[in-house]
Amino acid sequence: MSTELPLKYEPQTLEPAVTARWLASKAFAATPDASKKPYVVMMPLPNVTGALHMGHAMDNVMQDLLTRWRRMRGFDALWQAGTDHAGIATQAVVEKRLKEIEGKTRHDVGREALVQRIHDWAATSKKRIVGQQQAMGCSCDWDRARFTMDDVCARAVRRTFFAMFRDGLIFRGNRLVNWDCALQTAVADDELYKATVQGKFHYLRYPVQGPKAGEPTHVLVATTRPETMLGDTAVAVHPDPQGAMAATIAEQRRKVAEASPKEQADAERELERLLQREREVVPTLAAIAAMARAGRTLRLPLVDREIPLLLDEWADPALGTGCVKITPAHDPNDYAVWQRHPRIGAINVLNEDGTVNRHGGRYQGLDRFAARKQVMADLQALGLVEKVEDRAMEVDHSDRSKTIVEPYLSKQWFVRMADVEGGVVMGRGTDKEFRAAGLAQVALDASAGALPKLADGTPRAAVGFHPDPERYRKMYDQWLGEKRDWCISRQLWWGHRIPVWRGEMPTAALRSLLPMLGAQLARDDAAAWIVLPDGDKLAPQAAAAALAAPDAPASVEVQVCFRDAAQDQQLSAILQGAGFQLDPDVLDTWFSSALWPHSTLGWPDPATAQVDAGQTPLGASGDRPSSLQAYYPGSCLVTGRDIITLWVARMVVTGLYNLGDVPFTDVFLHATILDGKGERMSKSKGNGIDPLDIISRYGADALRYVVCELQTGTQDIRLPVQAISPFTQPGEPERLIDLATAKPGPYLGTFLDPETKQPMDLIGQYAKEGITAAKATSDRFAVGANFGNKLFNAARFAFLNLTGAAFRPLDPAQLPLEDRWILSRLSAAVAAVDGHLAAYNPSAAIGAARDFFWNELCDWHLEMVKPRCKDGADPALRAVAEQVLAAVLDQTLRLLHPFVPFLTETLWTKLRELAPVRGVTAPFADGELLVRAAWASAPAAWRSAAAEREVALMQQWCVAIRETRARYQVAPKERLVARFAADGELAATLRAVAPLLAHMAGLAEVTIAADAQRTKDSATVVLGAGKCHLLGVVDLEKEKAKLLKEAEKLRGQIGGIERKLGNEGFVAKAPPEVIAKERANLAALQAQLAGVEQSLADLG
RNA sequence: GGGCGAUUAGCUCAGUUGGUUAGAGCGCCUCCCUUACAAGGAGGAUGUCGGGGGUUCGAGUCCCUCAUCGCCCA
Repeated sequence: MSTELPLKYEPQTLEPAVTARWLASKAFAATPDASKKPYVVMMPLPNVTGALHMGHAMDNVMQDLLTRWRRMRGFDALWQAGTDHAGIATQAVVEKRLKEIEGKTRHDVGREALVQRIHDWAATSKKRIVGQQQAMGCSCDWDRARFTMDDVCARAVRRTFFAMFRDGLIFRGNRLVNWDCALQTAVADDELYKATVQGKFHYLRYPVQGPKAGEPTHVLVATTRPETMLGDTAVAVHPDPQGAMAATIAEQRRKVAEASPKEQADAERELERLLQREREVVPTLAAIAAMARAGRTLRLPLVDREIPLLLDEWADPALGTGCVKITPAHDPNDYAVWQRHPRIGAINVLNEDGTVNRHGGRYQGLDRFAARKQVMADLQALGLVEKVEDRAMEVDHSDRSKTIVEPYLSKQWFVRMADVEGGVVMGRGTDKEFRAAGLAQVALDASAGALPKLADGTPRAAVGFHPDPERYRKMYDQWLGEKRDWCISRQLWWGHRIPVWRGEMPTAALRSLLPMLGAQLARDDAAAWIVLPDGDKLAPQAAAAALAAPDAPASVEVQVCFRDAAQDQQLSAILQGAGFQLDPDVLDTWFSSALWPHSTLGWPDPATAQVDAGQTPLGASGDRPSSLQAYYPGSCLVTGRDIITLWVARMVVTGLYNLGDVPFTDVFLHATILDGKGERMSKSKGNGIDPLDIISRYGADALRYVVCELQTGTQDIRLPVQAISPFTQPGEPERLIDLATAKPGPYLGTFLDPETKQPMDLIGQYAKEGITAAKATSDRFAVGANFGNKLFNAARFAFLNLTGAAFRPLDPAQLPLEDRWILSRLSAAVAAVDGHLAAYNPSAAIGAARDFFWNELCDWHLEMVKPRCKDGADPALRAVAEQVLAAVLDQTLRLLHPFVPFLTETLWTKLRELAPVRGVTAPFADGELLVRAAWASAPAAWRSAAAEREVALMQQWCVAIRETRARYQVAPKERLVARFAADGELAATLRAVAPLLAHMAGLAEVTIAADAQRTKDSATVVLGAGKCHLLGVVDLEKEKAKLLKEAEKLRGQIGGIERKLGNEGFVAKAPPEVIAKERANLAALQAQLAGVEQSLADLG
């Protein structure tokens, strides 16, 4: 069938057709093949919460670029696609809609129904995301797409949890979390935002228990949240108030001395304040410190509890009252104080919904804000309020519910990241098994290349970061180095439920049960722990003896976990009968994401992995290995640097833990996309761009081209964003409004159209408020569309000339100069692109490809070859021109394919029709689809230094002549007579290139002679040791002025080099080759200057 | 507060181990619709490399310092 190429480049019609062909032929499928090297990229799974934005576009294009490149280079390439259930984010979205549309809460519909609704939402969302990715040209193996909640992933989550639980790496403990009282769940730090709130600073007096003569009767503390005093367990004072104050004052004196004039006044005021404090407050603090040292206590008002005075450096004598009330259950700093002084204990005074609990005495049941008022009123009545000040405060809010979060001490599940006595077995049961100090440490070892060797002595793979290895490794190491426990529980309904049955049992009852349970718990598909009230854990085997001790607690908690989900079903009745309950919490989303590189491949057992209908089975078949064998460990992880800690490190941990090997060897960290103001793009700010909007306007190839060009290796990328004004009248030209300078509108995400002053909505959420929606775009992508247009037209030109292209073996050395040259440049370009891609520099790679295609192939080769393709040209020369043209176009399409796959695939089809066999010395390997064709390979033997030198010289003369033509405004069509004055090698080269030069520079007649003379009316071009007189173009004055300017410039350059060579230090110390280079430069410039001066003299 | 990074043409960015008088794309100016491409071609102008100090024969590049901005952690 013959494909008709349209006359114009229209990505909008061309791209969907290509997508359809790729999908229909399953061109992206990976097939385990022991004879091919695998290349595996695991997609950073997008959330099913919403749609993809430019950040995802960057991430996806980078992955596709690497995947397509490797696939064409003969690797068995797997790009694993999928989506993440994104626990809290997705549940919050669905709950919000439930409230808006039906006016119901999650409690109204119940756990099961809510989860079903979220599943429905996720299904819609997944479809949209896959649609976006396919429109961008993502070459993922769609038949392997996974979802973190599907059966395959769920089994991996279950197995991992079970193994870690059995190994004692997962435990339940007390921890201060950010508590969202509205959603009633803990939220992670990255789900918080700060907002300024008008609050009050309350100064409270706590009575001293039995004050002695001369001692203060009260200790003054200050707080913004007075209701937390109900949970105070101590008051802290600095152990050395005088010393600490003196140090602060000395520091402030130094600041005053060094302050810039504008800071001076503030610095002095602060010093004054400190000095006053030193006189007025510090003596009292010293007295209190002495009391603390003596073990004195305070009486906590309202709840009437005796609490100790503590010595702790957290209490800064320069701040507040100098004494700090300590509420470990509701403040992170106080929590840290508790860790240093465990005897004070912690008292949680809030319920999950933010009301005061039973520890709050008569305040029980009051909301935290109502309790605040009541506590203050009661303290006021007791005369214990010193004063109240207004104060603006930065307070953490939950991004999901937009309410103030409370620091909250609660029981949470953790993975122990720190080292474990006796170590941790990694890759248990595999042939890569080894023992590591702990989970964080093993990931540190992976980045340091310090993992133990495999049993056969080969080194285990390490994890390296690109393109800036040291910088990102530092980030990774720093975070892991803290070895902080990983909180994995979330109080949500959407997610993998924590598979632990918990029950509180009287110790006596448990002891009688132990012999019977023991047999059950020895099974390898069940694990249990007995948890004492202080949090210590006992293995069931060890429990009998410990619980028989006289000081054994009256009751303990028993935790049981089964290896397989089916066991929960089977045993649920028995367990519930015995007083056990399945923990209601779900796992942190990152727990399932951390398993992504192996859960997707069917771990722990690909043969029995329950893939969806129509999906690729994961088990081994015939002599094909299983997907897990073939694709683990993988190759490269492509992501932004913001999730090195959240995700990358955790994948390394679980990969090593479950399989004894790292999940990938390379981590490619690409830039973050910012808007024109340098702010991170986000949908909610209205500065985000939907990749589909760019695709519909400029095409996916244009999107990809520009995204590749933007990825240079530096930190961040600014991409100025414009709104398309929705207020233009029909017939009026489109108006783009720069959002970096546009005034903000009435709501976040709205802007004012500067022309009409009307607000427009960039996030599509203010239809109800009557604000017109507007689309965002960026004209930066026009560059990509222009490239597509150029490629389309260059190919069209070639196609018009491929009238009867046939293949016959050619000897590259015997080809015409322009053919030898373009093959040589092609060879260089392929090497350059390969080098840049290997170095993770897509910008340089696409730059090299572009420079070859545009500046060499289009600007020079196609132009040079035109005479050979004209009617009446020598048929033999024409045939060679066509064959070389077809060969070069073939290789160029291969070279450009990973960057702009749609257009190259389209042109490939047409090229194969017109020139079924393409090659130079031998036919190239062919393939129906370019996506699966072999990568560009221009042999190094095609390199020709001579051809490059000759054409470079021709180009220099051509540009110089064109410049002169432009200066004298010679009409483009006018063909000039040129007399070259040159001899020796230069003359020989000029003779060789004369026909090309004449064609390219618009010369009618070229003569070359050592003694060529100028005519009065000729302009003279001087280049190196040669001269070119262009006859009949000049008036003398202009020519003189030009030559004088040129001589001036040359003298400047010569002077610079002479000074350098005259510098004794330079001649003595610089390397000889540098000096030689300078001398050669000097000689060349001097020769040129002589030529210019000669010409000036000739003019008279 | 601690750490990491950035600052180069009007804009967005390159600039390898220090070595001609610093580059690209876009934008700007001049000329050209030359049958592949005006989404194009030919030519041109544009920089105190954030400021200040230092090391060196030589600094955009190395060191110190200040300023501004960004990111991560507390």
